[in-house]
Amino acid sequence: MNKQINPPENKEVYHFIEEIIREDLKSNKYNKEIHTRFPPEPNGYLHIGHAKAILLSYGLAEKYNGKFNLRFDDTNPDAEETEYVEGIINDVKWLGANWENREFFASNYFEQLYEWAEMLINKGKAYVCEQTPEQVSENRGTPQVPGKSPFRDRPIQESLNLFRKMRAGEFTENTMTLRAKIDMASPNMHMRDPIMYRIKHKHHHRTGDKWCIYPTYDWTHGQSDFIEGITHSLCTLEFENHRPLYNWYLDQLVEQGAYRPRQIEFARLNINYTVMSKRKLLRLVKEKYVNGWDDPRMPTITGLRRRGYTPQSIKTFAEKVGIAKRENVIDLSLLEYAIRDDLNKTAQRVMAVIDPLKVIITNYPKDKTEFLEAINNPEDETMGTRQVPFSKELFIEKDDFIENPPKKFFRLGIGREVRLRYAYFITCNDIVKDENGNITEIHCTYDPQSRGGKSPDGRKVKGTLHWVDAKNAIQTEVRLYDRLFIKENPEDVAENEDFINNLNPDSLITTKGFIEPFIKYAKIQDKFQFERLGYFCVDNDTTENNIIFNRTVTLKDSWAKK
RNA sequence: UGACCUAUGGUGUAAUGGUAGCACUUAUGAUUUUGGUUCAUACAGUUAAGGUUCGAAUCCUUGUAGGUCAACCA
Repeated sequence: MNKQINPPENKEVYHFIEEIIREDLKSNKYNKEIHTRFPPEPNGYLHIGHAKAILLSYGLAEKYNGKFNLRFDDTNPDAEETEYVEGIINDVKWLGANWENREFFASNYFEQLYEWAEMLINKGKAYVCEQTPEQVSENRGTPQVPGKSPFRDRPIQESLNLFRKMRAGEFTENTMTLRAKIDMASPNMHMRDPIMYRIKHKHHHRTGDKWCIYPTYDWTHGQSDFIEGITHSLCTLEFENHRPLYNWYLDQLVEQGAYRPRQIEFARLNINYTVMSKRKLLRLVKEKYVNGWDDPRMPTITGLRRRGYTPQSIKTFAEKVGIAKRENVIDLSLLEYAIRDDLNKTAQRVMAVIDPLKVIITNYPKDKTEFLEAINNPEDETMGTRQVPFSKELFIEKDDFIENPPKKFFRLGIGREVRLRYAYFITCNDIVKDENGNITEIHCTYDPQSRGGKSPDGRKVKGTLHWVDAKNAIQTEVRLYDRLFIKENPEDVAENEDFINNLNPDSLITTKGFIEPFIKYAKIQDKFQFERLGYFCVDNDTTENNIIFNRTVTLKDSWAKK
């Protein structure tokens, strides 16, 4: 009752990573500006979880006048391709992250890493192991049982010779590795003499056939951060157990107290009704459940872009999601909120009918067409107005007419009067049905006094409908999208099923749209609000004779729910 | 039964020993030439049990639950 209201505090709140950065800046820990990076592996396209990571690292660098690098973590030639490098560059740029000229590849550092590896061998901290992958795995032990490594006491010179021969291509794959000599009894499995190099006689998208040994992630990542002068190396929680190894490698190269990068982990993004792992997304693409990485149903950045999402909406979303260390599943509705919030302020309004019902204005002259003024965006006066044609035959939405409507239905029914937006009040007098009883057209009269949608006598109507002039309407293709999965958690499946069983069969419905002529000037990616229906954007597949619209998101509809 | 991490309304995230707040969602109402937007109101929370303290979401102890790790993936 007497609850006291807090005085408004404009105190900015910082998440734990920003807190760390602020302290480091205060203590001048690095003796320079902060430096972050985004390190994608070019083996697939980026998704919105990556967007969160990019916006975090870039946003922090920008806010604190630091630097941000883009670095491709291309240490495994098996699945990495130039196509993905280009896709990733495109997506990061589109999001607005700026890495200036600092576009790097871990493969640039292969020679340096190799030298450091020899150094470790010489220090007795690394050795060549001659076991098959199966043997390495068997001998690793279990979390409770220490492992063993039969070659770890091999003389330094012998390891050095073998390592050089590995590089020279004298051995076949899976016969030999270079391993760090750490602790085969560590409770942290990553510390049980991790692999530093493996043999792969594979062509690399950057280094070609120069190398046949490739460094592993752990041996590459921290060292690359170090080479680039990264201060805060942000990654997701699953790398938490790698941090001791990240630090161990740096210990071998860096003096106590000297500069070194710091790895900090945060929780990855999950959203309900979709999947977010590269492996699963790749499967959706490869097995053609969707039409490629940029299918508008995909949570990829390229898919969201094609769907009509804006960089701003993704930034808003990433901010609202926050940064923390606990596992999370974000409601899809938050993403939808973010895009509606942006498009409401920016999108051109237009009237379009997707499921048409013909309306004949019986008292309107047969050959007349007049033009009515419509507002382009009620949220932004500077966007101006446009002229919309009106004549005797129109289309309205089938949903907007019920023969015998219930009391709370504000739209059209027999004997009811509604407003056609920006046009006239009309009253329905009669309907025409086909032999199956389906309504084929409705007959209305209009009130010429109500031009523009106002009645001079001040009488009110509760409903306002969107409409298009049948004669002047432009016919387009419209693709209606819905959530990709039927279940909140796509992994919620019966035994011997998988997430594929939860795909939503109605995630894409292709239909037609009849749109006012204004739309003929639309270009690919242009975004519109189809009044009362939702936000739509022009799809890439659009050709001169066939405009195609993607529905980005519907408008909130507090009537449909009832 | 090993190591590391996490636990606050339906969801996400704040409160840094001192009034548990914000956003999304949901519901209701007002405004409205979009059943949109905007505005207002409401519902609803500290994993459990002990302990320290004048005072604990916060510190300590012990549970419970969840996540990650035994690829020559990243």
